[in-house]
Amino acid sequence: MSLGKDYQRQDCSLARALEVVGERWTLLVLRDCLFGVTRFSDLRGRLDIPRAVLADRLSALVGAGLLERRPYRPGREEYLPTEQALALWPAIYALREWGERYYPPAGGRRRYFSHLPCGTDIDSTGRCPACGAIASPAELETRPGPGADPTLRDDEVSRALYQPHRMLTPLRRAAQPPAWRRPGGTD
Amino acid sequence: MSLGKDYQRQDCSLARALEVVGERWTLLVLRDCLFGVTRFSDLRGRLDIPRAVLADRLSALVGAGLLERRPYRPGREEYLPTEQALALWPAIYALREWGERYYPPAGGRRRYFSHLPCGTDIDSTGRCPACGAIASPAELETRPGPGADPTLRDDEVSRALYQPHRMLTPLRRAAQPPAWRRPGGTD
DNA sequence: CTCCTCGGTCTGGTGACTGAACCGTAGCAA
DNA sequence: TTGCTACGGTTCAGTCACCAGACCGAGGAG
Repeated sequence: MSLGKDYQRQDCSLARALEVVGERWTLLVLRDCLFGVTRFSDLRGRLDIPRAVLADRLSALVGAGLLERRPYRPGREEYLPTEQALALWPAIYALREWGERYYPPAGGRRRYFSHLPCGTDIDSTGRCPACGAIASPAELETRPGPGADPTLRDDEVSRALYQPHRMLTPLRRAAQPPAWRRPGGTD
Repeated sequence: MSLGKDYQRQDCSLARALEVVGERWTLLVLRDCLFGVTRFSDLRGRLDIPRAVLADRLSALVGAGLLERRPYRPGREEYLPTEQALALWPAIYALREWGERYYPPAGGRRRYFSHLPCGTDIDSTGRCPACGAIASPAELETRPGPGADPTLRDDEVSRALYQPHRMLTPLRRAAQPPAWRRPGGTD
């Protein structure tokens, strides 16, 4: 987290986990990576996070084995979640659900997640009511709910996420032409 | 978390949750409260947390409705988890399991949780294999596993938690006689 | 060549965390 | 009554993480 990021002498796996993902911004970065955000500038666009902090978090996550860094073009890097990051999904989802329950937006749920093989929305425990399995992010499609507020963010990636989107699929194609070339719309 | 604890302009329940429980130490404090630790000094004994920070976290959690503060003796306060704090158990457990999986201690699991009505250990998703229900902390007993390291902590509460213990039941009786009066042993 | 995007690094300022000292209340013993 | 202890904090100086903004080098595009 901050200032002495570790929790020494804690005989506890929770403390160990928080040493890796407990710092400010880290879970939000990972959430976006699971959504399919891969680039430094896109993460910057969606999270109002200082550049230096984002660079620090990304390199820490690469070092911890949660993200893999690779160039998508010479000199341009992207960050892809590893299996260890995917395994964090139940924890991220559980925290989400808790926030959704105790701090609900006015209009209803902010976001839904549906299990693609079954076409059913997963329940508050992350389970698919149709097949009974705990859904992996690879099998999930996310879409905004009535409580989402599209006026909050106007970056390209956030606009794309106000449409249904399969998780883990990059929101940008590699080697995408610059923005002024694309006719408009999202991705 | 720290320095600008909020995540403004984040249209996301995860960010909202992290504004409440994302700061350093907060989840560890709540974990201990769910274990049955209720007192300022006992939390201090188990977490090497500065007094000022613990006082700040506790009052923030009371203000957020996760803990209830009440005197157990004139001038002495204790903190009890509310239903909103109990609802955080799935998220805490999921993070624990992730830490246990990717940063396993040498000897095996650090801790087990068994579903008291069934007498069965819950699985990595927090579900009781016998009855199929997501276990609530009120129905769980925790006991140390082979990976636990009793030499790390020597405070009274930690020693008590190296024995099987039903969650949410206070590890201290109210109005307990001072230590020199008790014959010995843990609580 | 110039201009632009991208993915950073650097810097000064702010504020959260740290460790240690201090403090008021209450209970107990003599 | 005095003295001692446990408890639940508060205060304070120092340190370090975070913040905002400036800067920078590599690689295309025109």
